Parts: sequence; C-alpha cells; structure tokens
Amino acid sequence: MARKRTKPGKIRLTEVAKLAGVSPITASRFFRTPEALSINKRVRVESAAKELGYVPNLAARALASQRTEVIGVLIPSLTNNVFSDVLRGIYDAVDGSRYTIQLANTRYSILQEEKLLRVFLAQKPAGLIVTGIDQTPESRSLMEATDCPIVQLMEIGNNPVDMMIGFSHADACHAAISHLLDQGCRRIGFLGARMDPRVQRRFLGYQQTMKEAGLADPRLVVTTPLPTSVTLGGTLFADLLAKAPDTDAVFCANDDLALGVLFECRRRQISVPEQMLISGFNDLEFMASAVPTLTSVRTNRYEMGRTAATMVIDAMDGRRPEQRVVDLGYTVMVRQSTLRPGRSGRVAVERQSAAE
Amino acid sequence: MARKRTKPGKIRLTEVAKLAGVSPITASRFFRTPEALSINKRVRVESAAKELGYVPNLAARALASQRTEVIGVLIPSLTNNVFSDVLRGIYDAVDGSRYTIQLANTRYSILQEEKLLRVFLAQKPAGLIVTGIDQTPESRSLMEATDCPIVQLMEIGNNPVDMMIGFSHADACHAAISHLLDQGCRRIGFLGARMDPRVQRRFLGYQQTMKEAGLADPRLVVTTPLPTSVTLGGTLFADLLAKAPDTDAVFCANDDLALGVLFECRRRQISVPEQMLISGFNDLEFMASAVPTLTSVRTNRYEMGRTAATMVIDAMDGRRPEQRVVDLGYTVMVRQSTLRPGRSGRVAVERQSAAE
DNA sequence: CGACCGTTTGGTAGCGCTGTCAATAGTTCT
DNA sequence: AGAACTATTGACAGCGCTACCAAACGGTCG
Repeated sequence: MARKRTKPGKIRLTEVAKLAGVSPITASRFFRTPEALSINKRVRVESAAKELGYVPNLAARALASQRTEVIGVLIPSLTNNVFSDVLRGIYDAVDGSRYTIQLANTRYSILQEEKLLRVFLAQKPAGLIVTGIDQTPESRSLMEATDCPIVQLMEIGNNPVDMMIGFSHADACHAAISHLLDQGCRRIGFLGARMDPRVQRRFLGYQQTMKEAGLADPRLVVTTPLPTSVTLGGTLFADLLAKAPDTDAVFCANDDLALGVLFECRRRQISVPEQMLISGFNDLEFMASAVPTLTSVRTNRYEMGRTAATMVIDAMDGRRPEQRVVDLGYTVMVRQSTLRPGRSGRVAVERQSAAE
Repeated sequence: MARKRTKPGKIRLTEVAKLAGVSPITASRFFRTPEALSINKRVRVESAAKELGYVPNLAARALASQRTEVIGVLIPSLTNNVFSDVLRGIYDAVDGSRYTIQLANTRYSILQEEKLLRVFLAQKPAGLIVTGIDQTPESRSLMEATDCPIVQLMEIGNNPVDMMIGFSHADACHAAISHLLDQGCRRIGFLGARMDPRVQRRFLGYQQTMKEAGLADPRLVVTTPLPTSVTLGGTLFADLLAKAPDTDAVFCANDDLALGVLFECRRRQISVPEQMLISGFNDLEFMASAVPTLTSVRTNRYEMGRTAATMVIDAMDGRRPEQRVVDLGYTVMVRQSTLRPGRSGRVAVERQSAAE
C-alpha cells in the first residue's frame, strides 16, 4: 500500500508540468536553462508556475544535481565594522542571483577556520570566500583540492589559491607613515590591537618605513593581543607616552584606537595636531566628523565584498576573470589631525592605487 | 545498464553501515538518535564513520526527512552595530548545535522582509528569527501558518506570533528623558535618524514623557529618514539649534548621533554638560570613553541574540519556554554628559529591568 | 525525395537519506 | 512457563528533482 508522505496540497514540479502540458523534465529545464526551451513552452511553464505559486525544492535539486548553490563565507569577526562592510558588499552582490550565502565566523582562529572549511567543503559549496592568506597548511591543501572557485579577501599576495582581492596593508601603512614623516614627525608611535595577520602586515609597513628613515625605536611600539576598542586606544596611548614621552605622532592600526587616542589627548590637554598628530586606519565614517577631523587610510571594503562575490559568481558561471589577483588600493585621507600648522601640508588626498 | 553517477570513492551511509556490520538505517539512527542504539552498535558505527571520514549529505537528509536544520534570520541591516551584536549572539548560540544559520537582510523594508520570508518558508526552516513586530499582514499570516518556532527580536509586545525577546523602547526612552528632567532640563531635543519602528517607539516614549511634564514642543524634534551616522548627528543638532536655540539637552535615538552632537558642540564651543546635556541610546563601547563620557541606554543585544537562538533551538527540541515573551530590560548608564555640575546627580547606574 | 543535422522534448533511473511499519531479541510479570 | 511488554534492528519505499540518453521534430541539401 502506498504510504502518504506527500501532503496533497503540495506543489511539485510535476504539478507545474501537468498544468503546462509538458513533461516534468521540460518544466525543470525552464528553471535552469530557459533558453533551451521553445518560446511556446517557456511561456506555458512560466505561467503555470506562477499560477500554482511553485517554489523549487532546493534539497531535492541539490541531491539530484550533486551540487548546491551556496557560497560559503569565512570571516574572522561579526562585530568588526570592517567585516560588516565587506559582508554587506557580498550580500548585495549575491542578492538577485540564484546563489545563497552560508556565513561562518572563524573568530580569528585559523584552526577554527580549518574546521569550518571542512564542514563547508563536505557540502560541496558552489564557491568560497575566505579571509586573508594565512590559512593552515591543511586548509590550503583542502582548498587546492577543491574545484569550486575561491576568493581570498582583504589582502593580496603572489600565490592565490584561486582568486584574490584586497590591497597591500604594508604599502598602505607605508603611505600613512610617509605622510607623517612629511609633516616633520620623527617620533612616530605605533598602536596595534588584536595583531591579526593584517595588523601585523601594517606593523611591518610601519617598521620598515621607520627603519628606512633611521627612526625606528622599539619604545615607540605598543601592541596587544586584546580585541580593539576605543577605550583600549586610550590605554595603549598612555602606555606609549610612558615609554616614549617625546612621541610626536601616533599611527593607530585602526580607527577605534585613533578615536581613543583623540579622547585621551583631550583628557591630558594635549592639543591635536599642535602637539600630537594622529592617524587611523580604515577610514570609518566618524573619522571625517571628529574634532579635529582625523586622518585615516581609506580601504574599499564594500567594493571588496561586492567584487569578491561577483568574481565567485562569474567563475561559477564559467566567466573566469582576466586577472586572478585584484588590487583595490587605498587612499590616505589627510585631515586636520595630521596637518602641522605652518607646514605646507598637502591638504588634498594622497592617492595610492592598484596600478601603482 | 546501470549508469555511473556515483563516484566510486564516495562514502555514503551505506559504506559506513557495511563496515560497521549493521543496516544502513541503524547507521542513520546513530547520527540522529544515538541513545536508541545499543552500546555495542553505537561504538561500531562511530568508529566506522570516523575511519571512513563520513560526512552526512545534508541535502539527502533534508529531502528524505522533509525538514532542514536551518534557522532563518531576518535582520534589517548588516552594518548597524546593534545588529552585529545580536548576530554574534545568535551565531554563538548556534555554534556547536546541529543547526545552521541562514541570514538575510531586509534593508528596513517590510516588503523585502515578506519576500524573504516566503523564500525561507518554502525551504521549511527548522526555526525563524525575525526583527521587530511590524511585519506586513501577509508576513504575519505566513508566520502564523508555519509550525516552526519563531522568535521576534528587539521588541516586546502583547501578541507575539510565537515567542518574543527584547525590551520596551518607549520605556527605555522614558527613563532616559526622566533622567534629563531630573537634572533640571526643560528644553530637551530629540534627534532621530532612519525612523524605523524601534526609533519611532523611542520617539513616542520621548513625546509622552515631555507631554506629561508639560514641556512638549515640536520645535525640539528633528528627525530624518536618512540612515544614521556621526556626521548626521552634527547636522541634525545644527538643525535643532536653528529651530530651538534655547535647547538645554539632546536625546539622540542612537549613539552615533550622540557622538556627532558631541563633536558639533566642540566645534561650536558649547561645553558639555555645562551648557548642553547629551544622551545617546544603545551604549556602544565608545560612549564610556568619550570626553566627557557620554550617557546612554544600555540594551542587552548580545544576550538578545543568544537567547533568541537558544529559545528557537530549545523549542525545536521540544522544550518550550515557560514564558513566551522575554523582557531583557535596559539600563540608563548615567555619565558625565548628563550630570549638571552642582546638581545632586545620581552618578550610580539607574537600573530598569524586566520585572520593572 | 531521402539522408543528414541541429533543436527540442521526453523516459528512465537514480541522488543519499529517512519515515513507516514489521520483526526480532530481551525483560518482566503473573 | 507463557503472556505481555519494551528495546533494538531491519526492509521497503519513497522525498522532488535532475543527469543521461534517446526519440521526435523541423529544416537543409545534394
């Protein structure tokens, strides 16, 4: 006796096909390769589907076709503004396409990342977006063994697993420090929190620039593995002043820290930029609004997410990009906080772009 | 002739069962209701699965069982800090469980929300988390017709679709305004951006409190449908001062606006709190770090997300909560920006909790 | 006019797993 | 000891869709 597992009211592809007067497989094709149908049938299936309010069963599709339409996204943090901008770009790009995002949070742990990667790959994602270039060797092998398109995000480097989009953190930081040097600063401090790979590369950019200028001094560097915050910016700055009271400028590895430094200066009656220059990194919205306005390095986060998702989707549809590594560049947004009064400051924006 | 669609190396449940010396269905049960197996078989299946590196095929499971292990989450914004905190709570709660998050962004549109809801429901999610209580009537019907657990987030009200967790925005705002009145303020401005339902309820709380005090004045209210930003806070504050130059305090519907007001005060040499009191809403991290420190209303966003996800998971596992509506309350964090010098300010935190 | 070829359509047989129900083994009770 | 249960296990038949192959169709060309 036939079991009744199927609810009678349920609309399956068969029902649509019946109403349209075609075979189920033809109806199926309408949803995947409509251009393969004659106009006649195409219209018939379309109206039948609409009339019945048909919605494809994704699980059945995935099972039958042995693939999903899911793009896995691995990011280190859900809270950090940087990633929420990237995410927004990704979701915007995917919106309207037939693909779906599966998001997971690595919490800045490459072991956690590897674990999540295994989970994702087991479900045969259509594509993958991962953050950074510092995966575990196992993660790397897993990704290389996979045939779905993969984009590495936030950085650039010379051996992408597949595709890559980002910018050089070291170069961006170099540009910011050079600007401070141009302003006549000699004792430029570095403040960094969390010290994830990207912050570390910014630090390398700082260190190299200072070394080249003959100004490197370990007392000028204050970092912590703690997650970033505005409050922490104030604390780190206090530490910096304790170690190097003659500091004349601070480069903060992100904008939260910079805001914290600004507040701490105010608390200590240190005038900015007269006595202390401040630069941040990322150019969050508030930097342009602070008093004084705060210099920062603008990165194209939304664009990065959007382009990454577009690259993945294009690759899945067989349109491989001409260049596998996309450098989105950065822009040093020079503002009041790093313009020494009396100096001939280039108030204009200093642009550093992909092509260099 | 049998077609070869299955790759030879692939590990299916059948392979695991064979190695363990049990039937496939028994192996299947191991992954769903291990307690139903005898210790003997449980161990055999477990080691067989591990040896083969078996990973269940979720699509097949979903198709066969007619349900998924996906929790759909609908939030209005990916950028807003408020939601990233909530999201983090949700992801943390789901982490380790067998459930998966499917996230979608309504962009503050209830029509978009309805559309996404249809997509989600068509895939038979195990549970649903939606933002707010202002769905379209169609959305409401769709949700009521569904039998999966649903949590409405960010607000409380008296007719939940299913479950609800949040706090009263009007009450929270009332508490903040009352505090300003206590400080002797009479011309308290209201600044609001985006004006989504939650901000509107905060506005109602403001309006009612002012009316009760006999201090309501439309000139004290400046709102805009534009998305919020620090810069916008400055702009709205400028508008407010133009309309009501005698304003002695500002309540900002969120903290970004409050920070913008602080900067604008600095720009205009208005001293805080001597000449102007400022209160924000949400209590983002930077509020406690600003100079002067800024008063705000703390809401338990992370907890909200975490508890919402836990409630959904518990309900799916058959553990319905004793109370369907959970009020997480709020706390007015009184700081320097709203303490009139010379006034006997209650510097301590004023707590308003669920039980009231 | 029939061979030939590209386009469109349909039939068949699963994809890998689980719901349902029946069967078997193991206990307890009268 | 046999009945009456309960705890385990297994057989079977799909879930709704699509890959693969074959057939039908329509037109071209020598």
